[in-house]
Amino acid sequence: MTTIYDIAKKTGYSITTVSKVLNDYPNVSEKAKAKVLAAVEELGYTPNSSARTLATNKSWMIGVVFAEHLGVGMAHPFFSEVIESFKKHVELYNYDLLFVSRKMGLKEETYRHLKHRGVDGVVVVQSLGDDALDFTEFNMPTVFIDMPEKGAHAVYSDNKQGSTLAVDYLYGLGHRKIAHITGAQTMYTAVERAKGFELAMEKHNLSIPSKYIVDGGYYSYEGGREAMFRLLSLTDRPTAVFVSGDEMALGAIKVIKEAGLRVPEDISVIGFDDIPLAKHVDPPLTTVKQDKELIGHQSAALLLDEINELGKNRNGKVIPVQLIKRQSCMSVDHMW
Amino acid sequence: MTTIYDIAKKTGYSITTVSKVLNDYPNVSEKAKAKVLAAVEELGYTPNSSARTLATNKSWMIGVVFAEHLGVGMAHPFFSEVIESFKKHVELYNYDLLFVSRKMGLKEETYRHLKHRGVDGVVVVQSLGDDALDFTEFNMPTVFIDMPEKGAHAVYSDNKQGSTLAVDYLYGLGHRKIAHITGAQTMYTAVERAKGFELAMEKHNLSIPSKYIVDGGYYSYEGGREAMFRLLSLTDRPTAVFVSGDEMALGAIKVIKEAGLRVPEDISVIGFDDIPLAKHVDPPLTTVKQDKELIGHQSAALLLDEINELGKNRNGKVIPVQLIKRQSCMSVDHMW
DNA sequence: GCTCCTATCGAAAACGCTTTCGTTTTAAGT
DNA sequence: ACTTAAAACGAAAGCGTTTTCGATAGGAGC
Repeated sequence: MTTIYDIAKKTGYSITTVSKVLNDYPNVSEKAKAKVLAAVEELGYTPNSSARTLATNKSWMIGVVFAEHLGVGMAHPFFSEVIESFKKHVELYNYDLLFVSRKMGLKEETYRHLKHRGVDGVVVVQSLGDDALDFTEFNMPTVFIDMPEKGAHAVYSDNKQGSTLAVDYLYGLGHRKIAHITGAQTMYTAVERAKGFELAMEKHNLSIPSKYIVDGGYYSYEGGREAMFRLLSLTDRPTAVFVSGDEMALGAIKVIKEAGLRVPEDISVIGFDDIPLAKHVDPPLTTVKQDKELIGHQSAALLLDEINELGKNRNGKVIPVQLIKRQSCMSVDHMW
Repeated sequence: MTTIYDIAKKTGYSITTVSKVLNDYPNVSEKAKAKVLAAVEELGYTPNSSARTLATNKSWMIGVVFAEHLGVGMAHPFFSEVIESFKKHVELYNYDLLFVSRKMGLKEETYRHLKHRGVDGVVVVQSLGDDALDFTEFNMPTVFIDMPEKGAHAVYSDNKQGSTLAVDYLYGLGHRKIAHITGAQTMYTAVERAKGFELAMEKHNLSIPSKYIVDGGYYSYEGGREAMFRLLSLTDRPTAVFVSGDEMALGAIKVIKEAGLRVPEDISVIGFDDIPLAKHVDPPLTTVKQDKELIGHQSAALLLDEINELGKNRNGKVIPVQLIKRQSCMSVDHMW
């Protein structure tokens, strides 16, 4: 490996001077600059980031703590898009992303590991509330995605508002018997969406039979299937169902079709997330779109500010959602 | 930050001894071990990985070079699954993954950056052949995914065989007029699949009208749409089309439906990849499945071996593919 | 020619750890 | 009690940088 010493020897300057030209210090002559740069090029020198980090206490790495419950890891349809957006943004400022292995349930381990690596900041993407790292003793710039955390930066969608959008839309279409397939109530997003659903229903003076609210688990396709199955077995079936996640919605639609019914002619379905496949399925899924791009961007901006100690007050930043009307919902007037 | 010196001071031992217990050296007394470990716990000491890397010349990081052409980055439906599998495997050996920002087209930059970071190995996941890093002067353990590279480890699917499987199946169903929507011929996988298609057709003594082979670009949904559009405009339409990628296949199916035709009743479609949504679309997509799990696992194993200098002969490792029969294909006898 | 700046440079310490190799301590053997 | 081997320990060098602060050189001003 070629080091700063090799450059020094070759140019006749000291390592101090070499280091200075490499770091754009002002007081170094043009002549020295030229000679050093030439030598760097000729020897194919590359600075050693470990040494630099050791000396400066700055690693230019951002740790990514990734924990989801579908078990698909970074292939997660929603999180992966958010992280990609996050990555694109921090890259502009020369940060690399370090995916640390998170042994689920061992928060202490993860915490130490991040310290060990000396990352400049951390972004944690995870759904479960109770499983969260204990942030308070985690003295490091951090931003949470998809979940608020007291005293910490966090970026997440306006989940309640999303539910309102969905219910209002369904109501406008003439639906009165609206069911809700929720996510597991251990997840912040799932609770919020459920709350929003109830609030919106209340607003329209619609009652919610207890059987109309069914837990679909961790946003999985299978969970959606099972939940919808139960809904279909009801004597007084809903005419529309608002599902807390797109994957679950797809599972639900599948079950409806298998039962010989049609979407939206027999039952309207509306999802949440707007994952990439949503527009490709049949029928194209009407859903509440989360702005993954913005979420990633905002969380990156917040984290960068915090790293550079421009951190303002730390709290949650909620991102607006949007109703994407496709073809899985239908006015009751046209149903058969 | 608490260092090894703090532990030394607290326990009365030298930093050498502390370091030794931390690294499980044999010749250190039980007593010393106990005292040091206790102090570590009490002071909440975490070793500094930069210092360690500097001293040992081993970073325990694996660089990930990720370049795809859908523009979705790590949200790529196929690559993300492969990388996830790769990650799961290397994690077992305590490696973390470093995603370096790859400025497309600046291979030299990427190369330097990886050196700079001192990663122990590199996994490059990218489709384009001509854009590949110049591996020869890249003196570092490396494994390529989805594309062979002379003199380097590489793991990829048996693309030709996949095409054979598809064509044989279609042939068995009675189809004779089979078209192929290819991927851009700058990509290794696309070329192989196209070759395989021609070979298989030849085997069955089937001629391929030149209009039956149409380029769908970089495996995108839109590309599939356009390609299928051209196919539909033909006077002598194919009864089946083998599409080089699932996303493209979905686009193709969409166009077929829009034209008032049905899949598979009017046209059979078969894809390649078996992305997660393949089973959820309507009709469920018959496709050639790539074993993402195995690809990730194998490439991890190869890279780890290379890092530990157990590297055998470096060359491509081809992973078998499998035909997943779902419902987008139909026997000609039942077509209308 | 002398003083005093300013511009340029370099010696050396520091960052936190590993590892070699010599020294000391302990235990075993007689 | 003495020798010897083995076990336990530590001094110091080294890994490749950055950064402080003092030294030197050259020129301007008189």
